[in-house]
Amino acid sequence: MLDLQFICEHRDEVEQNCRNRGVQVDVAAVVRLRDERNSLISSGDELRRRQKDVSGKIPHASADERSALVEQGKQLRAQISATEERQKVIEEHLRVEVIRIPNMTHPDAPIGGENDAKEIRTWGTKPKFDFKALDHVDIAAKLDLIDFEAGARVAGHGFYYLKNDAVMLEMALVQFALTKLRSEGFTLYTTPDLARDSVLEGIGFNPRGDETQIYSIANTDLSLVATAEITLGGALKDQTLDLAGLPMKFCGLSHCFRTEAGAHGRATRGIYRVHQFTKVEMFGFTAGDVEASGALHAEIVRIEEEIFQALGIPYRLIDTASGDLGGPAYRKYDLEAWMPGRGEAGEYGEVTSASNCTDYQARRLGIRYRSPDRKGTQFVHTLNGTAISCARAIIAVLENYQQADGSVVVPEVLRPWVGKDVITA
RNA sequence: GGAGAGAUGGCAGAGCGGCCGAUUGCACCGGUCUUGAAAACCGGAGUACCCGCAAGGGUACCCAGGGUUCGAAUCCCUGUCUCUCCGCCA
Repeated sequence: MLDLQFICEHRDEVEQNCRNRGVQVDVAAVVRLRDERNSLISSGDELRRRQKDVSGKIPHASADERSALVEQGKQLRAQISATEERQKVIEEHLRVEVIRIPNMTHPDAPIGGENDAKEIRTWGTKPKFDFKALDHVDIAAKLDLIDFEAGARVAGHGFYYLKNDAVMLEMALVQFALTKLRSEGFTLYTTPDLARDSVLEGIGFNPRGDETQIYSIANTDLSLVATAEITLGGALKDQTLDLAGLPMKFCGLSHCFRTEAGAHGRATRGIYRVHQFTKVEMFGFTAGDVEASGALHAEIVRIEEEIFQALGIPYRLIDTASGDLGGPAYRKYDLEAWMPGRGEAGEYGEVTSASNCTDYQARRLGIRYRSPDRKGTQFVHTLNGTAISCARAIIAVLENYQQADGSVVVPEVLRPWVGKDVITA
């Protein structure tokens, strides 16, 4: 959520930004509603002031003044109720409009849609095979690593069982990521896999509704989380932090659940797009200036790259274009890993994403900080980034490390946890 | 799942329906005293929102949301969370 005052004072920029992001919003309505809200607050305050005055006189009033004052108080109460009711209605309209407005965009981020993303750099050498590269589904079938049929029987299409060395591979990826992040000064967490809808909304997810990506639990205000970003960011909801304690760097291991509504027919093969996966996520809270959050953003991207470099998986780094940023992100970098079995002759596939959400999430979550040189409090900036998203990382490992004989070499950094150098049938 | 107790400012801890945004202690900041410090004494300190160029003024906030009342931290209802006891359980 953007600051209301900011929206009203920077109308043109906000409107332009919405166009760049492909979002339709009625900024004029916001300005109009805010004006009405402010005048309702003013008149409500004045009415309450008068009521305090009247009720304050009653204890000292003589018997015959008393009934007139009580009568006056009654009338004021009625007026106050009416004003408050009106204010509630206006504020709800205002809220609905304001939450639709996306965050502002970093001036250097490319403008446009999916195809306008800017490639910042590539790393690694794509493996050359003297055989026809298989995709992860075929590799896994030969090595008995994934049971899709059981997944479908038990939970439906989009669910899967990892099996045999794939289980060890997933655990190894998790261990590797956690070890790395601990050494980078992140506080390690496992988090709840469920969260209140208010937390989901604060982070920027829409838990219920037609195009929701979220599974919600019937008869509760809980939903399955789509990422630990939700639980890590929500962990400090409504807290006031100390500047001296910032930045805070959290890392969370969780399951992620996504309905993938509307994604049918798009890359449905294998475990690229699934309803449940395991992920190690980074989350950061910094002081409320783009210098501080920008620095942590760069650090998060650096860590993501180092993880894939250590795994020996070629990738490219993408500066996501305005139309693809979603609501909360101010700037977003994606890592796309090379997946030799994807498409005709291999394609890049998104494996991580790192966003600076500035104060957009913090404002709705109420996460503030105090600094000694300023009166009052300010909103923190929040950032999130993927360390390892297991399903997709497994795809990248299997496809890049496949051998002519059908086996898969285990990346060196994972061997201590997988317990072997090569996965064979 | 059942029974009970509780939630007040950074912490501790008071608070008969009106004089309570809230006593007090600790911690904190400024000052006096002192060679310096401690002690003592004096003073200051919350957050959000609204009006105002500003100085300043106003309103709200005693877990949250409703209700009773001219008036609620205080009474009633609901929810959330915490603690204790019983049962069940990985």
